[in-house]
Amino acid sequence: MAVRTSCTVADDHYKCFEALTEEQTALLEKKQVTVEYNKGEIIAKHGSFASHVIFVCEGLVKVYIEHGKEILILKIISPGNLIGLSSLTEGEDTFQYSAAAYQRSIAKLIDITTFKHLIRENGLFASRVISILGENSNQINNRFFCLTHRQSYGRLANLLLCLSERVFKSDQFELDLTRKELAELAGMSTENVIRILKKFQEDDLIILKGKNIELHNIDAMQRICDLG
Amino acid sequence: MAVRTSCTVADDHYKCFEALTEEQTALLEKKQVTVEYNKGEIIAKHGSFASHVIFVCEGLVKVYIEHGKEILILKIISPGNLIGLSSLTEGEDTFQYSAAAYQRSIAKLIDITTFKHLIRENGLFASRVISILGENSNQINNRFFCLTHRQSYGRLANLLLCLSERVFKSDQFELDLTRKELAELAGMSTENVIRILKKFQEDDLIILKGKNIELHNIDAMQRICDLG
DNA sequence: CCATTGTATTGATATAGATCAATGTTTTTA
DNA sequence: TAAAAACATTGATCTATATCAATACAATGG
Repeated sequence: MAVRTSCTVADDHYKCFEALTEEQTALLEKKQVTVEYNKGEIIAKHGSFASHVIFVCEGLVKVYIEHGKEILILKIISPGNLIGLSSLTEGEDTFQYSAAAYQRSIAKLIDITTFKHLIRENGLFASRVISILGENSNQINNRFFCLTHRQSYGRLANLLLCLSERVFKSDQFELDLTRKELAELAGMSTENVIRILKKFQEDDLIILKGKNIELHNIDAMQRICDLG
Repeated sequence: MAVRTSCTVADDHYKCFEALTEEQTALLEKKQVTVEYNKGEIIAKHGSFASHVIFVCEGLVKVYIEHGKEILILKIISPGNLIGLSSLTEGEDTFQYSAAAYQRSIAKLIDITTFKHLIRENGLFASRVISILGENSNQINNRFFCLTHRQSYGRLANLLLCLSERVFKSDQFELDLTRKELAELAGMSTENVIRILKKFQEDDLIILKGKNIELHNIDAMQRICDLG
């Protein structure tokens, strides 16, 4: 089986809300606020009180855990997805990870008590939420495997494929992430990212023009991702 | 914040069943079978059809993902815990990981259709299941962090603490895992495990007597786990 | 628009930990 | 109980990748 690209989840979390009745939808809308975040701003802080779950409407967000100065990015969240579902766990009233905006983003903060209430009340909604949690854990497991069992070339190939297929949905994209951010995502040093990107370009796998990256040979990239 | 030991989850998944009515409990009991597994036997196979979720009654089980010859152990499952909840996801009818018995184990295989049905029908049960999924993902995230951000001494210290605190619940335990299995769990080579255990013994952190391991200085071990 | 700060690049060096190889020890099995 | 297989241990070597250092470039703000 091919190692699937693993930096993000499918962007269909919003579908869980389709399970709600009109009345429940109205209730939920009363119990949420919409907030705009600038580039770099913290949306949720690991360890702080989790009074809400977060629905990303616009922008791009990273979800990560931090212990002191060390951070591990768990995933990138695109519009249409939820953050903070693991705080639905009984007795777990704090965020188990942080979230920060890569770029200007808009999110809805949904009251967690109401959210929990709807889970109890609406079985279909509950099972949709369970679906999302299952998907999330599959994504994390894939990423876990990739970061622990692939060497740097494979990890960076995986990341580029994931950004292309799942985040930007194009072979060519304007990458407004710094080399340092790419390094964090691929779990390696900034210098290593630069050297590998250079090698990819020399081997005609990608075309780099400033912040613009074009994947020029997806099959070869996929092979590096699977084997390297 | 201290890095928590991360090789397993709390063994209280069984509590979700307390949310069921008598009638629902009776239904569930009709829709499950009890199976005994010998040491080394496969309980669930990554990619195979997931017709059931697994409740571990006795023994010790490893849950892992495999891609070809490479494997990554996600967690150890003690009695009282569920395996395979991520197959509750809609459209995901195969196991997303494998499970195998470390030692003779007994498990109940619960029909997944019935399980899904109960989620729809019983909101409290659904929210308990959501709690478990949230707990699982927190455990995986901790383990993910440990394996990617700690060096070998820290990873092995973390594993020993986890086995002691969470699995065997004693400072001293008969470890019927081979060095190779310890190595898989700590994400390193067998030789490295041996060398580090030897070093721990020289430094009076542990006492090794054959398969018996005694943690002799938990505080120091915790420090290695947090920093190394 | 110059100064400061953050980002990118390149090369040199250091090292944790894998891999390889050889040998001893325990467990299984025939 | 002897032979075979699996496991444990030790030492020597190799390598991927981090880290350090130095310079160039870009962006930002007073």
